[in-house]
Amino acid sequence: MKKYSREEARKIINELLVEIFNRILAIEGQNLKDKGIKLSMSEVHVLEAIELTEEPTMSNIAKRLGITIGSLTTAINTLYQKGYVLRERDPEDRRKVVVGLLPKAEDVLKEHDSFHEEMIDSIFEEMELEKDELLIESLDKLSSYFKK
Amino acid sequence: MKKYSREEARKIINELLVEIFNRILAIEGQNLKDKGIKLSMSEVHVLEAIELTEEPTMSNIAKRLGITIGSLTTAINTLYQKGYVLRERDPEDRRKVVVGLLPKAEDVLKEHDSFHEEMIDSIFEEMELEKDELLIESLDKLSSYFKK
DNA sequence: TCAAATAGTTTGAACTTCAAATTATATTTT
DNA sequence: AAAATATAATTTGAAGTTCAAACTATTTGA
Repeated sequence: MKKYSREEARKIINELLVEIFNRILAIEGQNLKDKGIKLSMSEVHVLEAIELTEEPTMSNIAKRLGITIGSLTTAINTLYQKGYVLRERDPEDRRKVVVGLLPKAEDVLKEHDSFHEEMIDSIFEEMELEKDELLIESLDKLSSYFKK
Repeated sequence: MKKYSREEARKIINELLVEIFNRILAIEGQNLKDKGIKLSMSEVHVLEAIELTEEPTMSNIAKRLGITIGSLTTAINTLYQKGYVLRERDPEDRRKVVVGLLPKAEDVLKEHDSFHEEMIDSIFEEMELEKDELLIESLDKLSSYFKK
């Protein structure tokens, strides 16, 4: 197996961060366009965060996304305008606003998910990653590391 | 070893894409702030691209960054104002503009590089990634895959 | 009760990016 | 060589994302 120096490791991770990550986002964005979905990737990320957040209040969603609540408010405003989400005050605590996904949003997420699924399949096939289990395990660790 | 389903693999990669990379970018941005460097991450990426591009003309740099030449022009305008880069017409082909890094920019890149180095070291140490060679190999393949 | 804490929204500003129009230079065609 | 075309970059106007700070509404705690 090829031996990687720390220097090369740094270079590869740097590449992933500044080039590959942006490229994947661009590909995903193009896919949305092709499918006639008029949403930016940030908007899709907001929808994903709503779906994945246990109690989807403004604060909780913003925290998950790593943006301020104010930023999220403007994002939700446009998603509401476009008919992707609904928002209502929590009757238990009327300071809170609970955000929900409308069917239109579920469709987009399903579409986006299956695109992701295909992308990952094609990565594993074309990369001839025999050790893909180990890759996923490593990525999982990487992911956990940064979540702490 | 834990067995990962394709579903879990997708979830982990998705997490990396939408959460972890943004978090790393935020951490790097914070580091710049802490060091008193008044540049955004996008500006640092432009500097990196200039450094890494063989013939650093506007077109070549923009291509590497995956942005339009117009966008790069505005980015270079402010970097020039701030004293990080110089720009001059190519005497061979006066349509071209060649961009160069000033010492101030080299310093920032050095700073940023060493931060990266430390981050990677700490990842490998704290994650107890015995199989880090394989992780890097896999990331390398991943990176190559998306560069095609 | 009333002060402090919490949850969201609004506003104004900065930054990033793009598309389209424009300028300048180089290359190709006639 | 002149005209047309292609290439390289800049400018302009608009849209999207984000933040910080000021503000409103509601709840909690002393």
